[in-house]
Amino acid sequence: MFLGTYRHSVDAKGRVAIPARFREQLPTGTVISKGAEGCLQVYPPQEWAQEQGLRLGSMTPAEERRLARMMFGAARECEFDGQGRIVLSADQRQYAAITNVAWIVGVNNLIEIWNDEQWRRIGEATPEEYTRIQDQVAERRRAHNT
Amino acid sequence: MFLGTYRHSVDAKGRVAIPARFREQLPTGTVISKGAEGCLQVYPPQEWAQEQGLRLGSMTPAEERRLARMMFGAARECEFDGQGRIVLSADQRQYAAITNVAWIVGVNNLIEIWNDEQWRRIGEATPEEYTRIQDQVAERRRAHNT
DNA sequence: CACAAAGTGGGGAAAAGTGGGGACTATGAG
DNA sequence: CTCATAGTCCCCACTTTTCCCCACTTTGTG
Repeated sequence: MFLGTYRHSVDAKGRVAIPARFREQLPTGTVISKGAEGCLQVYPPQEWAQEQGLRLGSMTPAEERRLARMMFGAARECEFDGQGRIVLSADQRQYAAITNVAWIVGVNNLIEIWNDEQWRRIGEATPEEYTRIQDQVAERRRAHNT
Repeated sequence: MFLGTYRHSVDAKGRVAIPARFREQLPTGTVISKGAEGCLQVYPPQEWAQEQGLRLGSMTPAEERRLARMMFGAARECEFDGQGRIVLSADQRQYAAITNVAWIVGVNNLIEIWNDEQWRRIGEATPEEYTRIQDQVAERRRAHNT
């Protein structure tokens, strides 16, 4: 389980430290790829395995072909240096518009990496916003169950 | 079961003592996150387990992605020091507008943490208000069941 | 009143994060 | 083939944060 938000700096070489709390839950075979809303997503092995339902074949619809290409094409295995950092490739930094600072967010089963501005828009919420969205999702689920 | 209201101080390092009565009911795996109306909520493990239905994947709708990011991003596992205190992160203190004082309230299955002013507004009620709200809830339930 | 339990505050060691130097490799040009 | 350039990776040193421990104060209880 990944919890919490951390603000880390990205140096000139594209390196970011992954918070120690997260790192100790990430065995080899961990993968980083593109995610929705312009973030990067880090998948522990068992989560990545679930995404592999997405396959190319003669039966695959066009949209899934497109998703599969983007998702797997952008993916890389995470390699940590002695200080617990990974290197974000130039592509990945461009996709997520990350320059000097990255927000690293634990979202239950995945880890997401955001740039400064986007995270402020998506992740930070006033109490009013938070309450509204919580009620919205609850309402939606209630409607769905009945 | 968590009952009662306690006023504790928050020191410069963001530490708050959790009342001993509560602490002895909180095993490891307890989580603290944002709650509605600008409070923080402490979830014992079995309560938190219910929130984990919310996961990220290529099938997750946009609203749930947003909620998951805010909720898990703001969450931390509770770690008690030798004195029975937990550390509220800077984010959490900002969200709940907590500075030097926190109100810690047992609300049946969860514990809530409020700032001074908000708790006065939410928690203290005149007999008239209390009566009115009780009637409102009763009415809503009656309408919902029929 | 005395003792025990709970809460408060601060100092210091250990861990985590940050930045840069330098060696090795690969690639491409002269 | 040789050299220059860029990119990667490993290592070391510094800074910042976290958390563990100790001591004091307050509260509650017999």
